[in-house]
Amino acid sequence: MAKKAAANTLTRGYKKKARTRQQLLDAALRIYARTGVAGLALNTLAEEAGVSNGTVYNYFRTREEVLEAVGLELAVQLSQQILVFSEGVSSGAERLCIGVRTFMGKALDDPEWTRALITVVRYAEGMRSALANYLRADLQAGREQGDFDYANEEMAMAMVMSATMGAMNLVVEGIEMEHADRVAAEMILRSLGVSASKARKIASLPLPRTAD
Amino acid sequence: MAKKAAANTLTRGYKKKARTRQQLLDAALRIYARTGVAGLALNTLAEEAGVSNGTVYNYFRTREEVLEAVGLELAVQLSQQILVFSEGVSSGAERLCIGVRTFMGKALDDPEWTRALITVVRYAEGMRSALANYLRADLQAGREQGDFDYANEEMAMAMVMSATMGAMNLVVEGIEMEHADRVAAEMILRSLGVSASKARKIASLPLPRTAD
Amino acid sequence: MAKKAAANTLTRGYKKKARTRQQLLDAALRIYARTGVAGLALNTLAEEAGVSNGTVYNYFRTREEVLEAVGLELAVQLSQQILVFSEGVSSGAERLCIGVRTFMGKALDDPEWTRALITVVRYAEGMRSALANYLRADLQAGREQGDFDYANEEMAMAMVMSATMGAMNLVVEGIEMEHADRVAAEMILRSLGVSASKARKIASLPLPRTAD
Amino acid sequence: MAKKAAANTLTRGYKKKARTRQQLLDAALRIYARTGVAGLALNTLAEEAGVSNGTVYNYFRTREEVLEAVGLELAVQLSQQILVFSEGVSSGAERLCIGVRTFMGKALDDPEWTRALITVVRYAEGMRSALANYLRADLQAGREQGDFDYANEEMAMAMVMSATMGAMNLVVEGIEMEHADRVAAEMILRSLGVSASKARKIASLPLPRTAD
DNA sequence: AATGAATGAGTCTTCATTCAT
DNA sequence: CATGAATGAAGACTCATTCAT
Repeated sequence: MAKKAAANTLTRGYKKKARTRQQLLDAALRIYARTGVAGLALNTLAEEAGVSNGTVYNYFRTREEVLEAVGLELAVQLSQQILVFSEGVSSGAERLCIGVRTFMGKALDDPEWTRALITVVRYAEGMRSALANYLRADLQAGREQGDFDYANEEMAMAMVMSATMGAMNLVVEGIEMEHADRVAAEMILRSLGVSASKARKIASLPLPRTAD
Repeated sequence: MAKKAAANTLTRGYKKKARTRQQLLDAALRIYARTGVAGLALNTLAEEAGVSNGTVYNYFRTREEVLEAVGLELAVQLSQQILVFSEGVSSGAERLCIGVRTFMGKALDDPEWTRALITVVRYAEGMRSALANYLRADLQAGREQGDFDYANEEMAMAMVMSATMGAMNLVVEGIEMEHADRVAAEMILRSLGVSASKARKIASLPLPRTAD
Repeated sequence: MAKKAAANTLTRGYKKKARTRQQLLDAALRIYARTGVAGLALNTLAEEAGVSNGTVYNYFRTREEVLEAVGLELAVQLSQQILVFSEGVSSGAERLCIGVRTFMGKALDDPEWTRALITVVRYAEGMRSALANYLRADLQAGREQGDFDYANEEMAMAMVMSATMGAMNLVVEGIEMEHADRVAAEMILRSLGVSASKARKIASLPLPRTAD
Repeated sequence: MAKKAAANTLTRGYKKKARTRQQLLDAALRIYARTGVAGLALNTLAEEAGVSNGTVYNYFRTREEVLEAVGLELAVQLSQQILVFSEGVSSGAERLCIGVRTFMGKALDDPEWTRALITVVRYAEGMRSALANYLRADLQAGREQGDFDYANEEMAMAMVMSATMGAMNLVVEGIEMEHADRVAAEMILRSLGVSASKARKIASLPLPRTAD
């Protein structure tokens, strides 16, 4: 909402700059998804984004900066997703479950984006920490609420993140499965010490709908 | 000259050839660990292996073949590890637990090898299936023995593998933790439906010793 | 708004224009001194001058024009220096000596300017002739006054100019030396045929003071 | 002499490598002379040398290294020239005079080489010191032999070198002059404190002939 | 088999210049 | 006039691959 009103008052030059940057990031995501990190050649990127090759360097100083920026972009998109979906839920276990299932849903909806995410998470350290903040809060809440019982928080975070990525990878590789999102979420909840029956119950809750 | 001393030089020649090939693979593993797949340039590989760049092409036709061979090499090394350690154990849950903990031990002992493994597993599809065979057997055994309770075998395999890699990565990145191997194994067992108390018990069993 | 306050802004506009041009030239001199001719990139120049890159093209049509203008700017600054310092002295030998010593003093005072000068003198032919005019007059005067005795005027000019630049370069490179200006001037006078004793005497005269 | 005999015993591979390197340096010198430092583009260099552009990088890691190597090459050529010509002469003043006149002769004979030299001397610091060693020895000898009388050795070196380059530059710019070499040498000797008559005498000595 | 010089297509990066706002 | 985004030609550099020795 706020965005639309604001945009009109900004200069067109500003909009153009922002738009080009976004075009570049979008193009980079598409290429990432198709070809992996190695395939992201900057002249290809320029072509895909519909600008000349020199223009890339008005936004990023080196190829490294492009890779970083793509990671950050994905992190931002993720944050928004997560915030939207688990807003208003106070149970840590449920929030985490919603997060996992949302990601799984994304893997079904948008395999391209997902491949890019998986690639970038591996590649860009900074990306991981962006995710980690949300996760850590949910883990701690779940523990205080008596749902989680894990020996070490770092390990718990590593397990949740890698297991989720592994499950998403399964989906984008085309494995057919009923309710893959619930299956994955249930296993992750159990690994955190939630009892089998409670894990199933939480994993089966309907996902909150959003206006989007 | 060399051609005449048949029997003897054949052996030596053969041994030399095998040695050079091994040097190349070892060098490739080291480079993988340091720089990831993208960093494996063949002239760098030749230098690291102490041979000239042309020599690489006596053993591999293209860069792709090198990457495949490295994957295969790791798979073979892995198979040997796993077979050695879980030989004589019949419980699927215990075998899987031993496998996970053995990998975790390897991550502590040999971070270079581990980084190479993590990289390759992501990159080389063939590699994954080599691991998968051992894993699938243990999962099925555990299920038949009433220890495991998972909704989908593919998902279970994906979770175990990715979670193990995630935990190994944590170790390689230098996180200090008591009994990281047990912590990880316990969580994985729980995710497969093993009860909390039983998971702890299995994860705490002493690892079988080997002659090595 | 700005368009309405005509008379006043015209003046201001004019002054502003002149000021921007001067900013550009000053910035160019600084960059010259730091990086040599090759380092003078126009976007760098714009940044150093605190204007946008497009603005440069309101003052100079091409990069070449910038280089020329810098040369001219230095020539003008030089002319002023020389005129001020040797005004009122009629002996050619003394005038030349004052010129050399003044340049040497400048090398001590303002190494940045000096480096720019040395670079430009080499690069820009036109620059050399600006210096040459003053020099030629002094040489001819000195010869007519019986102080100089050189076989060829072109050669004498080349020697005086290159030797002076060489001596300035020495100073700029940080060699510590007492009375470097006198030492250099004395050698140059001798090379023009002034006797050793007379050369020393002339080189030791106090420099005329200026109001500046 | 020794060279020819030796070359035959060397492997052809070795010869080829040395030859390619020399081709590159020769080509670089030609381009330098024609276009100055800025014109030395590495693909142009490759073309001029008759090799592919990648080959340049088998010999030099960066463009900087090419420039350095060209400077060094010139220094080596110079050293040989100087040694050949002033061999067997013990007077410092005469040796220095021979050096200056030899350079001047070179400027007449080979303007291309000379332009390259002048450019490189300015550009490559390392180059200067190579020249400086020969020069310093002659200056000290001349002083001990009672011919030179200079206040500061660094200044004397700077003056001799820059004056010689200035005079060479005059020649390559096409100024017509009788005995330019003697005129320049005479002025330089005078600047070092040699009396006018003696300077003329030394500068007029016939240059020692060489077999070359 | 081993060598290593040569290749050349492919990429990254810079920078003078244009132009719509 | 000032701005600064966009352009694209030019040049630096990498690297898988070939081949004569």
